[in-house]
Amino acid sequence: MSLRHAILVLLQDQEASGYDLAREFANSIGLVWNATHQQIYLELGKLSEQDMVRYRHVPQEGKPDKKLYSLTDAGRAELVRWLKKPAGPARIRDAFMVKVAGGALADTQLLLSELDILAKQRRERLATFEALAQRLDESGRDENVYNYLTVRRGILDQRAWLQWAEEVRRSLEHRSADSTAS
Amino acid sequence: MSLRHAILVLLQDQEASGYDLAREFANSIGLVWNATHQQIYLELGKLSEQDMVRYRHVPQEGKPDKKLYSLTDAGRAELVRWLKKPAGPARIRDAFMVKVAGGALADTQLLLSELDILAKQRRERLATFEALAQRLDESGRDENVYNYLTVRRGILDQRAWLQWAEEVRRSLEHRSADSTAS
DNA sequence: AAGTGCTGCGCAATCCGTTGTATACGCACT
DNA sequence: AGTGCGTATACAACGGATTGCGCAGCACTT
Repeated sequence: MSLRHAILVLLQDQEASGYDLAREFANSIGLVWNATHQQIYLELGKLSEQDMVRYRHVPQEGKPDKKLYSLTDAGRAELVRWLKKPAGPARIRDAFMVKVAGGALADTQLLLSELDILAKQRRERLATFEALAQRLDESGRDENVYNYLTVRRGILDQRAWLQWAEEVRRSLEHRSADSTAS
Repeated sequence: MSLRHAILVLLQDQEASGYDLAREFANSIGLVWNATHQQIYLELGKLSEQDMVRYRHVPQEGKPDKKLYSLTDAGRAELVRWLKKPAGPARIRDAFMVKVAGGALADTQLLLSELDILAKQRRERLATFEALAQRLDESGRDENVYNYLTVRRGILDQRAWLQWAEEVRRSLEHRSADSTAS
């Protein structure tokens, strides 16, 4: 259980609404930890019951009102406590990989077109991350080290995936050339 | 929900016991999809109720009896069906990354020592994967393409992580040098 | 005028996953 | 004799996560 802590980390720098957090989870942090809005609102509710966060109600014009959450001292203390204990191993769920592993039974053309779609998403993400990394690099490195490192992880991850995708493409195209030639 | 499918993929080539599967999940596939033995036994139970897999009871000497599971036609059909529909996006839970993102509040020395431990595990895994890739490459490439590609993913992933770890180390050591020098 | 999409919050049901506990035997080590 | 490890399976309880649904208003397009 540490969606809580991911939220606390995000709130550490700036106050944010549930909606803001959901967007961040879909982007930068999302590569490393993901959550849907329902989960986030639920967790924010629990956190504010436990006085780890507080919120102020912000009415808006043309948009629905929002709640801007920020850390309390107790929340910061909890975060510090959590940072001290060793993190568990990383867990992944990559359905596409499972499909490649079971590729012998799959339609190669289908796999290839799915690969294209995923590669496109990854390339877009890579571009976003690279732009972000440059911005962070230009505007003071030392203050943003931690954000910068997080983004770097995203960049290296996308690159590794894209490189792997190239290998997969070559192998699969090779195989499909074999079978269509027969 | 597709632990089911990961299991079906693994049973596609060879029959295996729950225990065997648990080991595979802890190693090769585990990088991409993880599960504990309880989860696996439970899922095998469901799968066999639904006639997706069957098992034969194998008594052993010196060891407990085991159940060797294999795919049924219905199981293979279900797998093919699943392979056709697009996979969802990959999900990750990497607590260490969250800690780095929240690094401003963390003890740098503690983060560094945790980094060491994780890097060591990754290096070991990398060695395992590289050995496995070589074996697959030597013993016929074309039959093992899918296994080979899966392992390649593991290799590229470990390398990307280790490269990132070096960047983190440099940044953190730089920071801790600053603070101890003051 | 209707449809689509974005901002924003939330409940309920169900399913997935983790953790704890249990059993059983053999082997090796202390 | 006791402890720990490896093989092998399984139940129960709890908490985390996904999916489905609902409300509400504004902006922009068709």
